[in-house]
Amino acid sequence: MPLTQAVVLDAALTLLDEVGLDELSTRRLATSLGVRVGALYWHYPSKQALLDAMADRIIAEAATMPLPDADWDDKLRALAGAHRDAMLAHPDGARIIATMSTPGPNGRSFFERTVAVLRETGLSTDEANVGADAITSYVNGFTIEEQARKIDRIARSDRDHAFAAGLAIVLNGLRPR
Amino acid sequence: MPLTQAVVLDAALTLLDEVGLDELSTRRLATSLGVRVGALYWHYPSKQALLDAMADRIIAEAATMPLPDADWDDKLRALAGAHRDAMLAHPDGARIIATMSTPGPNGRSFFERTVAVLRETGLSTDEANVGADAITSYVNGFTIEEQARKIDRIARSDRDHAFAAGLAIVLNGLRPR
DNA sequence: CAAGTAGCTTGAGCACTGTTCAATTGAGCG
DNA sequence: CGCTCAATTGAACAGTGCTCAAGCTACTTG
Repeated sequence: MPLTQAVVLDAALTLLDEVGLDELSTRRLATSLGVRVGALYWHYPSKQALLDAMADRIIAEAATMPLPDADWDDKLRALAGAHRDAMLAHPDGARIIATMSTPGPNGRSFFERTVAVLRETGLSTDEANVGADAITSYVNGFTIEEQARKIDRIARSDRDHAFAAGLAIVLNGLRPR
Repeated sequence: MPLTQAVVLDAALTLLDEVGLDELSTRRLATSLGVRVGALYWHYPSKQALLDAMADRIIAEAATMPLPDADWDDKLRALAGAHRDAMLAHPDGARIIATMSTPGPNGRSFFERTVAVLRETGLSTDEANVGADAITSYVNGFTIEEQARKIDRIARSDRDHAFAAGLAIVLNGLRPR
């Protein structure tokens, strides 16, 4: 199997799942591919570029997930839940997203989906952007905190409940009147 | 000046302001103190322990700031604004807080202040905790994103406006009825 | 077919990183 | 004076991200 950007990216995510972000070194990644570290730099200009690609791949799940045919708030709940799930699906997933240098295409298209749902409720473009920003900030903030400090100390179902309760507040604040 | 935890902490924050988190190495910090690296490890068991102390010191500003004598939502606006300002006051301040391993006393007491304000509006302890969590998550999420990607590309006043608009949504969701 | 070229990989090395620990220093005390 | 002991040093360990001349294929061109 020849080395390509995609192959390196897959191996990086697999290694992330196995050892976590702190142990994800270029040398270790190269070894897992049966290659020397220099070869990686032919495909990615820096480790950060690879981490950016990983971040965009992590949100890809949420960016392509089908929307339920339901009310606007159920759609937003589904989007926010998928956003959180995508980050929780990998160790340090939230940290990778928080420290990426630039959002990729999947990140942008996920955001646009959120904006689109908010526009359906009658919000202007500006208002919908502010709303999507509020939801996204909440989900990121909650999940970063959760993954950094609560995982393995609080049961998943309790964390789900706390997430839903906070999200309900944000959605309530967006309810058209 | 003898080396103490407090002296090391002050020097670390000064160095952070000068060079940013990526350039804040134990050796560089030791040099700035006129000391060898080993000496730091007498006062802090690890670099992460020092970063945790820095994080708690960064939120100290927000934890001790006087509350305005105003409505509950103005108080929350003041708290959230101080929270954000404290993180923005240092390069990578938000990242340091996002990656700290355990919240310190200032972080906890700041959170408790937010809970206390929400209780004034008639919320139960549980409800107030959820509300404080929602606000905190929003502020952290917004500021991490802002500091990682928007600083120097978007004017401060525009970012302030976006922050206030998102916060208004969250506060609106908390409005008693 | 031979020669050249372009794409990719290696090997070696640079300048760092966080952390450890035996040995040393120096101030305060009996 | 001798002793103790907190504080610091010096040196090392095992790593890190990244660079780049040199080499290896595999494919195109004369």
